[in-house]
Amino acid sequence: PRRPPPAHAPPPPRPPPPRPPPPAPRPPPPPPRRAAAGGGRRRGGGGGAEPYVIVIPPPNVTDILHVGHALNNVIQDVLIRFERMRGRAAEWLPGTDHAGIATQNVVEKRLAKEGKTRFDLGRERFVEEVWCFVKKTGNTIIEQLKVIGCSCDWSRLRFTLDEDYSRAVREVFVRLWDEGLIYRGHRVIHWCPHCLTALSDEEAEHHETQGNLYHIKYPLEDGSGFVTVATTRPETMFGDIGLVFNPKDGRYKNLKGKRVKIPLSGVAIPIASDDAVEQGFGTGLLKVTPAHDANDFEIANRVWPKEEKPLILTEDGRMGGPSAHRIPPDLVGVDRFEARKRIVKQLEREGLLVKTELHRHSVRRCYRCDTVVEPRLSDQWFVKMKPLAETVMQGYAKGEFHIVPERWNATFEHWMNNIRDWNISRQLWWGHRIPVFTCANGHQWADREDREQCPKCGAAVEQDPDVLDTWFSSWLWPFATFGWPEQTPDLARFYPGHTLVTGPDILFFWVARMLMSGYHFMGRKPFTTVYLHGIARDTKHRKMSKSLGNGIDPLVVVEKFGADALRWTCVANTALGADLLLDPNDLETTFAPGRNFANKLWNIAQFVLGQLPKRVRPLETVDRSLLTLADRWILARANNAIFAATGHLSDFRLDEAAKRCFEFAWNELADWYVEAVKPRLISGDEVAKSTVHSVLAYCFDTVLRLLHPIVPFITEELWQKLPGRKPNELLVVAKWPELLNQYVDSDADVQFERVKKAIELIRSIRAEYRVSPKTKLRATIVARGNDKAATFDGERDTIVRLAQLESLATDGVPQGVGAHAVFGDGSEVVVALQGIVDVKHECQRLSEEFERIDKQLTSLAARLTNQSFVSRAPQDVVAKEREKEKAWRDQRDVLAGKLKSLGCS
RNA sequence: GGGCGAAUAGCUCAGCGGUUCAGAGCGCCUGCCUUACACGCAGGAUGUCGGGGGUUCGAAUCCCUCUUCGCCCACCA
Repeated sequence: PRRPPPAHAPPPPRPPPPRPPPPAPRPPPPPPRRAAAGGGRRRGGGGGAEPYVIVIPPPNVTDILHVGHALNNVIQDVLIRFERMRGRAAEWLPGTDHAGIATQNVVEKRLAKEGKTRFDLGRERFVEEVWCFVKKTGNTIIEQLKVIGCSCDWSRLRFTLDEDYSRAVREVFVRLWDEGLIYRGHRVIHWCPHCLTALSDEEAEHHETQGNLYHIKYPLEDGSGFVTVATTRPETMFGDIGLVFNPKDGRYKNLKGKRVKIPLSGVAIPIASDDAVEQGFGTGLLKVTPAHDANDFEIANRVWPKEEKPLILTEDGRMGGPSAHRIPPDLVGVDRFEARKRIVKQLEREGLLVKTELHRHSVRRCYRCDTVVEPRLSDQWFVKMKPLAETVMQGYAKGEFHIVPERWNATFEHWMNNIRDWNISRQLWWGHRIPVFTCANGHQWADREDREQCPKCGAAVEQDPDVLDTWFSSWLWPFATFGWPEQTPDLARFYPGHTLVTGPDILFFWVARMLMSGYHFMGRKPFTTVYLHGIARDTKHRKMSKSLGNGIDPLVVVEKFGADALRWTCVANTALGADLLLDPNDLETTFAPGRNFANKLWNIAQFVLGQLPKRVRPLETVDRSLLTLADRWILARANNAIFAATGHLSDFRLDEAAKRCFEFAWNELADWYVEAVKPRLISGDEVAKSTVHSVLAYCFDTVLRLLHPIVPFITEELWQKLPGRKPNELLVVAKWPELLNQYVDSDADVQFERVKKAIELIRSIRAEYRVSPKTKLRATIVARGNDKAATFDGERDTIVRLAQLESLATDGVPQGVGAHAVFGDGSEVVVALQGIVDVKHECQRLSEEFERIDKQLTSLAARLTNQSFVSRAPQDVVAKEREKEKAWRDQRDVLAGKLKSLGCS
């Protein structure tokens, strides 16, 4: 009958499943405060461990956890836990970003539900409202990070609008101002008509769009005909100040100096030439709208530098604005896209529309609200980026920091080497107010303090109404969080940091800029390694997002599968820098592997804990002569796992580390060692038992340590139950396993593999002949070479048990009819199957096997007789192939002998 | 227009010069409630490693090219 589930199982639904491991929605393993602070409070010198610092990419305060966060933070947590266990003072600094536009939008949306706008409240009350909102909900994501086990240093939680952080932001602004790196620019910037603010180049994302290219007739003023202009944006024509063609374009030479009338409005504008015009595009004639196109702005400055640049769109994207008088009255106030339709219709009616071509081009959209961005002439504050970027690139050239995976280098370099000035002013209310003051007499300066009077003339003062780009505060994250500009002990100890873990989507927004601010203000790099992981996508490779509705809620996953399962999938399913593809419609397939693995660990623990006495003799005190082959084998595998996991984690190959540990725990420890050792455990041999206890305890302890960074909940819980734990002893701060060379044992590896092979061959035969598992069989192993016989001899009990045998002979000649299988080394297993085995069938089986090996042997032999292989391939490869050939030959010969003795044709 | 990445078992993906390297998980087929585990155990099946050329003693792995997807950058009006 089915065994009852362990005592603390939840009431089992039908059909009764085994008890799953605790999904661990409990508080995370204790914070590493002691580890971090142990050294953190002391300054430099001999005291304290060497720090290992990661600063979190601060999520937006309004964010709720999604898979992208989970992926990002799990990776950081794995690294921080690994280094903490290795003895470093691991400092993982958490925090949140005030996220100017995003947060303001959220609060405005809430206001909108009450039918209010921020203007109804006024600036002060609106900002209060946002603070109120942030204080109420701002820690949601932080609490969620705890649920998935993030072991941040919560005592140092920061927010980009904290008072001292704000001081740092202001200090940076003033310094840049004083250095002449901040200036007021009058130019065409990206304007979001929905968010009502300017955006940086990075915030206006390109989107390939199917649009139209409208060919429009502009009548010549002298009545002598028309010229045709192609445009994608007819609604901007009222802002045109002229037409230009390429000076090399013969078609339009005679137009120079003539004037045309803008259709529908009749405003007359000149025609001129400029090199920027591409002859092959459209009609070769370009309408110049300097206030609503960055390119046109440049052209206008060259061709008609004194001409006014009319704005004909309002801030919220309707026809109008300061030069509304140039627009036909019936269009004023109409939304820009609606206006486009009406204008086209009108042109058509008047016979001024020559044709409409389909045209693919890219349109920029606001990265926060997806609204099509409007190029708009305005005055904004800019940072001169070139000097900052150059310093970074000098450090980069010297290898002071690097990016993994390397393939991002090119992207990074290209951006840095073609850096453009950064528009940092935002027409928002939520954020760091720009500390620029202007007095009635026109004095203007940046100030660390708020002023009401001009220090020069005493006149009344006004502060710039705008706020700073949110990234203008987050680019200071690696040092402002540690107290800069004060020279705090924290800053001395934790700057520069080590690993920066983030997605490539904010390489420019954040990573590159942190490098710039780090080099500029701290005089050195902010971190050594930039680890760019992939992006969470669905199975159609679409980025997971709320709007697409293809997201996965990590908390649902935690609820259903456990936090460890979520973490497992994030780690084990992502090769270095590869995207994480998840199927939102099939959580079971996506997350079950992690849950199953956790469950396996749980069950291994049930067995191990059930066996171990209260006191287990430490492995290092066990006389090595007591170790059996199986013991030596599993100890070798354990140390191989230590070696591999350590190496892979150091190389950021978290997936490889996870896989090796999985293999060790499941395929080696559970499938083979635990099974192999059961006979000894139920025997009365106390010495044998105690030896097994020591080995088991060591191996299980080791695998829990190795897996702890990845699956901290289950490992912590199980580890604390192991015998010999002191009260309050925690795995989270336990030591990372050390490689023990005395247990590295390749001979044990080879020999135990042979034992495994014997068992597998017998099991195969059993399945092949459909012998019930309950039927005990008799088998004989005919070993080639005495030492090999000894191998099988020594593990007789293991083989008998695992192959369900009645008896195993390791010498002599098998009697009677049997089924045969041959080892790679030419040894042979014979399973007595009197009355069951069918000679014909056996012949077929063996000859198939013979064919297979013979084929391989032929190709191997061909290679070995190939002179150029033997002479050009490395000697060790050749030697290995020779050895292999010999073994296969033996195997083939034995098979041939078998076939003959059975009388097969 | 420039750059990058991906294409391997039905699905999601590892492997990225040495041939028991054709793998894992899930799925599938056959047996099993074997005294830790049916979220399990044992035994299986499955792939001209996107197409075509080349380099090499040897290529899923390097080079070229084509096709299909995806991403990033760009002043295509």
